[in-house]
Amino acid sequence: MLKLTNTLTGNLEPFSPDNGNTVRMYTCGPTVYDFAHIGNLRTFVFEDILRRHLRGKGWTLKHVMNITDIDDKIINKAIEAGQDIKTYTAPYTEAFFKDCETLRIERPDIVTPATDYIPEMIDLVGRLIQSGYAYPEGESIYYRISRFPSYGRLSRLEKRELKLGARIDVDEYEKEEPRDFVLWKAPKHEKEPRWEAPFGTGRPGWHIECSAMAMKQLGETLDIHCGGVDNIFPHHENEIAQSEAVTGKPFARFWIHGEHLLVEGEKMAKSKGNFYTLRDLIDRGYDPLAIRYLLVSVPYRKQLNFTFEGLDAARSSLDRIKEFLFRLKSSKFKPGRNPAISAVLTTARKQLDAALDDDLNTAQALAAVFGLIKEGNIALTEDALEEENRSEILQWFEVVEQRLGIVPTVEALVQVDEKVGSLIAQRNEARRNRDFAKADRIRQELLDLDVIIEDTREGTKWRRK
RNA sequence: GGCGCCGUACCCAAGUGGUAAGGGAGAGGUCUGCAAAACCUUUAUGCAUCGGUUCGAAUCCGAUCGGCGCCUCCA
Repeated sequence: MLKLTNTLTGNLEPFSPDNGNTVRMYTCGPTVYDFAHIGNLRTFVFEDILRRHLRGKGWTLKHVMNITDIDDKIINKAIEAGQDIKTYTAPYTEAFFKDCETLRIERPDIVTPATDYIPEMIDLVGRLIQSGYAYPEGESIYYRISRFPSYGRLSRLEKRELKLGARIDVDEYEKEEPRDFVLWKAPKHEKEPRWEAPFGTGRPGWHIECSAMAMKQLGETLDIHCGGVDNIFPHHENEIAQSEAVTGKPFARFWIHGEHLLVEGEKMAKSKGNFYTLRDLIDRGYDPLAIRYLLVSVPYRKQLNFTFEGLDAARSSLDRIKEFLFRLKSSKFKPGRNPAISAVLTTARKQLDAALDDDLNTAQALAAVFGLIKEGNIALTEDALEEENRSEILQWFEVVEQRLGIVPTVEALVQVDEKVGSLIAQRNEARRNRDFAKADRIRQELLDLDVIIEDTREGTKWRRK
């Protein structure tokens, strides 16, 4: 049984979809004013693990994600660049999809830019005005928080006291109460994009896009709504206020939040010089799979301290998996099925499922994988692993890949290559003749081709570096 | 100031009352013509500190110290 920590209650709760077999999930997507950084990507990887596991449970998943393509930052940057927002955001949107693909993050079923939902947002704002939850002030429309008594439930606002001065109203707009938030913003700049609405020309506030898109695509009550912890307040709190004021129904049954990533123990910030995008790391020669592995290795509710040392360790861990698969795929086995090995596999299989069911405990899930690898290696060395064991283990690794997305591909490593084959044959000929100088020359030659060879009992194996 | 999370070996990290998973690194070994790689073995009488509850605590309670986050830009 899958259990997830629900921010709404603060408890670990059993999860299943509300009606039928379909899980309706919404995740807050990126704001495309720049390339995504690894902190952003950590959250998307966590959501990816969640979606992979939900599907692994046999449920049908309908997963919706927005792309925020209109907000203050984007407008300012687009104006600076002399472009409209579509033109400005297009390359960053593309880059985001590319980064996700590079990190094996599966694409949500529906992913659309906020500006595709303007009519739905206008409709929501109109209904909020009609029911008294929203009011005009100046040329803009605000949400009246005093009308929504349960405001603050998600972030436990009722228990908070505000730091003196922390809530100084820096917004240039006037409002009835400082904590009221904007639903519809009047244009401030000539070149600012704007839409006509019954309540005035303007553009949507940030929070309304998620309410509009989520309810349009998934209905009035979602099964799961995800995001980073920083979105609990105010973003998700405001989404709840807007949506529930309109529908009178709970907006989401489960709120699930991913903790932040730190870099070298500090919050990542451009000013600190510890700000990395995926491209930055790839440019430094890191394998994207190692980056994903690192992001997966720490469960989502714990802050993840990103370090290059950690990234190197992730790469080494991945090598261990790769070596094991290489051994399985490149060796010959006697027919049959060793029940002892099958039992080990059964244990690993159960451990993986149980770990993910337990609030997506990815650290435990990886331990299950390595547990099998250790036993598998011992069996391989003792020649106790048989043909059917090999195939059932390889099949399980496909499941591991489906759930975690961290299994290295080995096919490319064992492909047939005539040139390499011929060099290896020549080297073995030299070794048989005890001409080790020549053998070592050929080994170097292969190394120059990025080919690593290993002399084993079963002959010389090779793989690409 | 308020709210919340966290502190487990050299590093990362699991573990929510029954006697410390897993990975990396280090050390030793096996294999090898030599290497390299790989594989195996090994590494915390102790889980920030102090006190308490209990037959029993990393796990529960209290206090202290330290780190991080949020309190309308933020994944």
